Formats: sequence, structure tokens, C-alpha cells
Amino acid sequence: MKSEPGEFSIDDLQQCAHQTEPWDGVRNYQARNMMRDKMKMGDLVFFYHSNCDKPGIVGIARIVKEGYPDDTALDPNHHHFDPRSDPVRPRWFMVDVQFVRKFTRTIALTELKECPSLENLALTRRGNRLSVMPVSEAQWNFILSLE
DNA sequence: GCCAACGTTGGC
DNA sequence: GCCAACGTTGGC
Repeated sequence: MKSEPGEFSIDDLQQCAHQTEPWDGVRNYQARNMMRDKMKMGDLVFFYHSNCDKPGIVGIARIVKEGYPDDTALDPNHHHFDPRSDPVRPRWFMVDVQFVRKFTRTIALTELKECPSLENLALTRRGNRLSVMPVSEAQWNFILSLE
């Protein structure tokens, strides 16, 4: 899961109440479908810092609440308001993520791109802009071994 | 359904 | 700040 550290970093997640936050504001259907349908209680995710000095994977979080409606889409005063969503048929969903741990170092995007065994990783594929994307078990284990 | 225009993402 | 790559919008 990607986040701009200037908006919400892994340190922010570690420091907030219960070290848990709703992953709100995702307004992309593919990413929404993953949060709504695929992510299950207890699943682990990599926390990725995007749009910053050193883009890369910075740690691990855990899904502690499965997909539910993103209420920021229903709040006219909210930055992420979407008038096409409504309470009866919510358009956007989110999950709650809990801090697990921060890596001892950032595993940089440049480094991930150099790994032949990660050539099929969604993150390193050309032009990818998804904010939530899948990681296979083999990819997960390999990335962990890089730390 | 096509596709041009536009907005966003995000690495660099 | 630049710009490639993509998603969305909306006219037709």
C-alpha cells in the first residue's frame, strides 16, 4: 500500500492511537476492489512511501478491519468527498491497517527494480500507478530477505 | 463504443 | 518542475 510520507507516513501510523488507521481516500476502482474483496483480517501489507526523496518499502502493516465504506466520500466538507457515492450504495471502500514494524532501512524502488526475481512485481512494472497492489508470497519473502 | 481532452500519479 | 503513463469524462 502506497502513501506519500508528507501526507501519512509509517511513522504517523506508528504514533497514532492504537497504531491503527483507516486507509481512506482511495479513489481508484482496482485498488478499491482489492480493499473491498481481497484483503482479509490479519493479512500483512508492505507500507510504501511514494512521491518523496527515496521512494521504497519502509515497513509492514496488518489488516485489522476488512473492507467497509469510506465515509470521507460521503462528507461534503472532506477533501476526498465524492458526490456520486451515497450511504445506501457506497462507491468507495477502505480497510483499517495497524502498524507492525518499520524496517531497519528503506528498501528503495531503485533496488527493487534491479532484482530479476521481482520483474513481475506490480510495483516495478512500467507505468504502474495503483496505490494498492498485490504481492505474491514468493515476492513477499524475497523482499523480506533484502532487509 | 470510440476517442480526444483533461486530470492525476509519481519517478526523476 | 518535467513529463510519461494512465484513468476518467463526456461529446458524438
